[in-house]
Amino acid sequence: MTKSNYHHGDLRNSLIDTAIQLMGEHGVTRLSLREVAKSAGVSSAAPYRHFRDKAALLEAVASVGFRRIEKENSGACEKFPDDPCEQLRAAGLAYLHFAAEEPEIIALMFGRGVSLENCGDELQQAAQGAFQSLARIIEKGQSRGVFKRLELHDMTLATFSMVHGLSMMLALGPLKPAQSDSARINALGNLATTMLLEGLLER
Amino acid sequence: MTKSNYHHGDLRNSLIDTAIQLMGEHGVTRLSLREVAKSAGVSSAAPYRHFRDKAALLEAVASVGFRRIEKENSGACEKFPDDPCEQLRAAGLAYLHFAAEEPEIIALMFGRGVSLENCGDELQQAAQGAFQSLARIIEKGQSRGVFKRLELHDMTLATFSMVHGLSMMLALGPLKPAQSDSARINALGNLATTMLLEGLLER
DNA sequence: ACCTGAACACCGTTCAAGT
DNA sequence: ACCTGAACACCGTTCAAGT
Repeated sequence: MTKSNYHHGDLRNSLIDTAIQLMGEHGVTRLSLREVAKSAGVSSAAPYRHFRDKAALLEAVASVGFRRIEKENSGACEKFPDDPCEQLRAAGLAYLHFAAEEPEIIALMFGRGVSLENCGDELQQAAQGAFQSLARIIEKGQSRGVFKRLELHDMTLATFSMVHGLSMMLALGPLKPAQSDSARINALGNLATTMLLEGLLER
Repeated sequence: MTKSNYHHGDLRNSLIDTAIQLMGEHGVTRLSLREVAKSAGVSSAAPYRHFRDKAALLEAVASVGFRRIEKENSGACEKFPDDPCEQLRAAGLAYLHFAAEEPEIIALMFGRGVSLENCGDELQQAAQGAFQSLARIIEKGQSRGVFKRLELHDMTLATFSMVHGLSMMLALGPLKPAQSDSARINALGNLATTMLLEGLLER
């Protein structure tokens, strides 16, 4: 059933899934297109019917990651409909847990292997969607008078940078936690959120 | 002179320099060890006398990057010996300019291609040195009573994350500026520093 | 001690040919 | 329309052999 699907129209998605799984096993760096093809039960040339490039397949995987982040951000909004601070905290924590869960996808999304500027529409839109879902949280905070009214785009950028930078460290940095140590991740996320909200300065 | 050096003891450094230059031309992703060797005027097997691996060469390049950051941080300290806020701002700006100048080295240092946990001593020490030079700034801010007294390591981490996340965006993100647009970089760095110091919250 | 040349297994990509 | 098999140029790495 699953297998036969591969050969009547779903090869594209099957290749994406296989790539994600293999990346989880031995990293983006060591991922070869031939391996993905073989593992999906298809010849080395078959992927080229669905992706222009190896890069195009990687872009598709990165898009999955960005859509996931957008979904988490939206979820955080709905969970705390009236509290932008808690929305931010929830969104940040979700991002961090995602990074701990799927470090290789995060590495792919930003690290390299995908360019984010000379890329296809799918990835472009997925990335912008994720960014805008965060901007919406900040904007709401501004309109409620709890956040500063600096330039929205730049504030979003700085916020994203903080959480993303932390997730990079978690995903592949010096402080990769002992296999998804949930408590440690929460502690870090909460600290980062507090610092983001209140700043370094003593009041 | 330079060329003859390559063949009496300096091949190691020559390979590092060549790799950095080639990365600048066409990115880490497309960098091959054979190409580095050829470009340094040496056979494909020669690098293996000086580096265990292709990965080991990349680690050496990443180390160069971390040492550069440490130096910038120290410089920022000396420039404003009595003002931790300005130290932080100067360090952040230097990091951002470095990222704009050598995006591929930044991509290598964090993006992937170097693991930072299963790595050689040289890289380990270089990375820790960079981290600690930042921690020193924060610590001084705490002891002068201008920064909050949260856990030093975590505060350093969050600070580093903010600046690093921003530099990632600059280096290879959606907002790569028009070839080292210095004014834009400064504006971003200043905004990030302000947000870092004062937080998102309206006072 | 340091480097070369040839070799091995693998890779991305293309293309004629099959169904 | 979608896939295969064989081919091309390239890659990382090893190793005997050269100086």
